[in-house]
Amino acid sequence: MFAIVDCNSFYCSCERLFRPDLHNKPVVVLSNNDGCIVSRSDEAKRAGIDMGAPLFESRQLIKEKQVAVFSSNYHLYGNLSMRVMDTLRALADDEVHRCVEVYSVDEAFINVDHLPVGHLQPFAEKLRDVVVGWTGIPVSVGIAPSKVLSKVANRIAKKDKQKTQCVMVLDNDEKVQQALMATDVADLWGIGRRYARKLKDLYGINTAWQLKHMPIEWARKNLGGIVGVRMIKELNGESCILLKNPLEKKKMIATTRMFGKPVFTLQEIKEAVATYTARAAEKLRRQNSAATTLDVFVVYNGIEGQPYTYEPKHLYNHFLLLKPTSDTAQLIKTALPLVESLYRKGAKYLKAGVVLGGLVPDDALQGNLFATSNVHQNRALMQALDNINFSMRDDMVKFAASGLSRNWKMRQEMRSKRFTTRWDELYLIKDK
DNA sequence: TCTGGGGTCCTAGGACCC
DNA sequence: TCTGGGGTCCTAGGACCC
Repeated sequence: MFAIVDCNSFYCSCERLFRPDLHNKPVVVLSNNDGCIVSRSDEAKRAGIDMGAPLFESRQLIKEKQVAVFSSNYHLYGNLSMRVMDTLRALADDEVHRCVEVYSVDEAFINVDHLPVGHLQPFAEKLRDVVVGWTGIPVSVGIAPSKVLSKVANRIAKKDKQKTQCVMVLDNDEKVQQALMATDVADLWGIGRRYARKLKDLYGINTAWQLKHMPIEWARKNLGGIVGVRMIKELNGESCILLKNPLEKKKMIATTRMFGKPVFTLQEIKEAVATYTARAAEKLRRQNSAATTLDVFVVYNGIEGQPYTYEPKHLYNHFLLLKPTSDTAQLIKTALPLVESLYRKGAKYLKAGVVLGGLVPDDALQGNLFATSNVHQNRALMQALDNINFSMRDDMVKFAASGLSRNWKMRQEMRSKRFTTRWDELYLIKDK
């Protein structure tokens, strides 16, 4: 059996933690650059605000319903997420079993095979109560025989909080049937917009219950091969998507951003790409990896002076490194010429990004006969750099290629304070 | 005027090997 | 002039996730 613990409206809950006046009020949190709405409190959902809607389209509604709006504050969410996950590990892990898989910033799967069926409901309730007690973040818990079914359970727990008290355990066939009959295929974990359309329009399959009864071979042919096969099995209570090892490293690392406002000059794009490269290299070193490929891309939309349509175009450049590296200087030196060859004068640039791939452990770096090496020297330098930036503040020390003016920096006009990670932004209860 | 960021997995097809 | 069979590895692209 699997449990999934999912924080309720996670980003909004984080903001409310330091703004008790906003309890029971509509709250939304925006994506980077204050572009879209990515988290909504229940009150905001009821007010009719859509997930993923661009801010400018919702302005009217936000004003009418007096919705509190926040820019995203990843320092805060990251730190609170860590507290939630630590709490779950304290409750679920023991010396022998590592049962918790952190699935995303606000979700974790827990393997509960060792619990007798009768203990599942009380265990779920305990998770719910202790997490909110220790961290202030409310969560919903779903438990079922497979990951897909546990997500179904969780969704129901969340949707009808009154009735479920945020806990739903599917521990017999009857409960599973009820849950699946009440679930639209489009709401299944693993069925996205494309497959949902296909299932409904082409095959007349509308509920999870209908999908569960489709033959395996049909799913192999029509639902993404092995992916579809697993979906059917999981719906039938046969677990195929196992708990992941928490020590696994990432296979690619990307840093990409929209610019705060459109950018036209090569110089500015190069500064942005140098900055993103430095950030990506930092993430790379944090997991002790080195990269063998580096991709740079830019997105532009139209030419200056021409009529506006939103048809962004992507340009990519790929580079195979002679020797895997995690050295910021070397990665920037590689990235900048790639930017130059992508640049078209007069185009209006919206976004750029850097993707590091072919990641290998950096303690087992393969030597290259033709590349000269001063790896040790650079590694010490990078470590010093990371230490300074970690203990002081981000970007305390940076590469000159990253620029100083930073016209392209993203907008975050409504960000709350980083209450839990910065001394100078601590929550103030009383002045003097 | 304004539309996020960072990942994963799978498959098909080409290059290359003996 | 004739030119196989069975593999592996890599990449691009598609689909999905939060």
